[in-house]
Amino acid sequence: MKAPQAPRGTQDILPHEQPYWDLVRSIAAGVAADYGFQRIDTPMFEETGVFERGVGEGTDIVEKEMYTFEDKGGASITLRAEGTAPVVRAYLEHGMFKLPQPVKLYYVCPIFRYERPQAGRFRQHHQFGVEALGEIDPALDAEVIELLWTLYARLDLKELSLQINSIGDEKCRPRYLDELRSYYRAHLHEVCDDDRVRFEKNPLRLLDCKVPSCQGIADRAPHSAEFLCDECREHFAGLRHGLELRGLDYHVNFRLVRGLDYYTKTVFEIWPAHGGSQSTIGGGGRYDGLAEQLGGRRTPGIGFGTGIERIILNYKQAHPEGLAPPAPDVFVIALGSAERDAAAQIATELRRAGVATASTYGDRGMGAQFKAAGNSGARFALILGPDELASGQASLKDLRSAATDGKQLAVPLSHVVAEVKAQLAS
RNA sequence: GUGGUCGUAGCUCAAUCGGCAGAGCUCUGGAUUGUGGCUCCAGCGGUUGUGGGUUCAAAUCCCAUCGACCACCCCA
Repeated sequence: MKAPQAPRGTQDILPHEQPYWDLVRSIAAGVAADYGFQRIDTPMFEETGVFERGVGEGTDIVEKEMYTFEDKGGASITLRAEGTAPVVRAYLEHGMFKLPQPVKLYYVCPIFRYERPQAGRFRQHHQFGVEALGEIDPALDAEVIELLWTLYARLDLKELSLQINSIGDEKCRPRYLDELRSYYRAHLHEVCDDDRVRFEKNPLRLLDCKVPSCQGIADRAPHSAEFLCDECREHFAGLRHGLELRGLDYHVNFRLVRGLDYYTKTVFEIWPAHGGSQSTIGGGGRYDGLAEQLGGRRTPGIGFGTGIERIILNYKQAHPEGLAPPAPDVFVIALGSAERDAAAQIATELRRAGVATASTYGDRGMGAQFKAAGNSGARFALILGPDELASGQASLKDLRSAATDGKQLAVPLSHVVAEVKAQLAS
């Protein structure tokens, strides 16, 4: 029988990788708390309509990337394909519009999309995201972007750039799309085949075509920011003012559009300087029409999602020295059967006192036990042999440096826990 | 979903024209029946991703399939 493999595009997060995950999750939770965001967990799956209506029927996510199945009751279920729509669904379902606004929520969760995997792109990946609902002030947009930037800064990620744009709203975007279409209509004979499809289906996407021969045409296309209505223009100015107030450098990128239908006004992405074609590390925007799309009352919102796998990728590039896995405080070494029994009792006492304690198992030689102690990364070895037991003592040895090599402290068995705690604190 | 590159031990990689599947690291034991890191010795570890085909003979050539990676599509 063939041994099974993890399904395509999924991966096991092994113990040596966990320190990176712990670090990112704890810093993310800390930043969220500093900005007044509270955690929410939504189900791993939703009624399919949450994504169809929320994200948009014409988007790639809905059209070809959802893990959708029928459950035994006949309901159409979809694995969480995106973070924002479920949070907005929960906001409406639980009447959070009755709470003081804005409601500021964050999540850390897996996302599932049926895509062709590459480095930094998976069928199951994880996102940290925030959503601030019920407020239209562009200062909130700036604060959300600042939050994301702060997360990366606390992780000391290098060479990131903030790209922003405004794609207008229901009132002014149609006018811009007409303008964009008429511009492209004159160039249809010289653009790529994909662009001709985009022209019909989703003209905004014309702007981020990567075919070299289409670049010049996209560069000279009309800018959405020049066709904004008064409200959107003021909002965009407010956003830029807010970013400047906060000392955040940004590039207005008029070719920045995003693949989800619900965005209005503000859109933004954060890019690493280097990286492949799917290197965007985080992105988001404003979605003032989403709640209504989902059948609720009109509620403005702004948020982002950032990929934890991609953050870790960038973190490792910025910190080549890596993160050490957690190590025990004390490694207990015992020689002889009675000594192993005594060592087991001491280990129990140490652990009760909150001291991380490890040992080998079975009847292993002193050399092997010291080798295991060294490999474990333990700070101290606590040695319990016939000599020690006979005198009611244990030997405590600092394993970290050669400087203390050879020196061992004799500690009465009754004082081992107190002495170890004192040594660890020093 | 499209096009391409690549799969040999847990990891990094060798293997000449198609001719006995190897090394380093890791791990285990020993040198040292009470002291880790350094050194030396030995051992464990393989259906060469999987399945088929060609051949006296396949890691090597052919087909399929699974997976990783790269460029698209698109995203985090």
